Amino acid sequence: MQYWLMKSEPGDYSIDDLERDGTEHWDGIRNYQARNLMRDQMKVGDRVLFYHSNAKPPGVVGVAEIAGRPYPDHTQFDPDAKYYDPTSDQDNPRWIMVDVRFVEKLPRLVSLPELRSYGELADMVLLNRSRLSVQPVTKEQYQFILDRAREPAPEKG
DNA sequence: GCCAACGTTGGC
DNA sequence: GCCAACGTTGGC
Repeated sequence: MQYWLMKSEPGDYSIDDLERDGTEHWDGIRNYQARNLMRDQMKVGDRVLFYHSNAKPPGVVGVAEIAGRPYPDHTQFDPDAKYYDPTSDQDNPRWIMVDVRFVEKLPRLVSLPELRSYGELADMVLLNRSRLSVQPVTKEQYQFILDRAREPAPEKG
């Protein structure tokens, strides 16, 4: 089992949306590195930290799991879609997506500044200037963040 | 809304 | 293959 962090802007799709929907396809990935991770490394059942980006504050808000193997992202062929890719070939689609299933909403948000405050997380891809919207996390990082979420928020300062 | 960091494109 | 220009991400 591997562990991931996936970003979503809550204005576009939030953890509450996923809780309501149960399972949703994760479309719109248009980055080769993220695509390759989904295509080559994601396995059904892998756990995902659901991260709210462009939020106030940004941070990890929930857990999801990978619900199926990757398949073509239909939005790449939709001229009206935000992530339309006119250069993608119908017979050899460039972009894929996976289905993601809601697991839980964390007892509290673990914010980006809080994540940065933990030396244990210093190597997280998220904290090292990566803009990858799908990124691997280690089992230790995953568990550490869940453990923090089950404790009271640390004192500020 | 600004803009730094990063990724992609395309001319050469 | 280099790299400048451009586009996007995402924190602030």
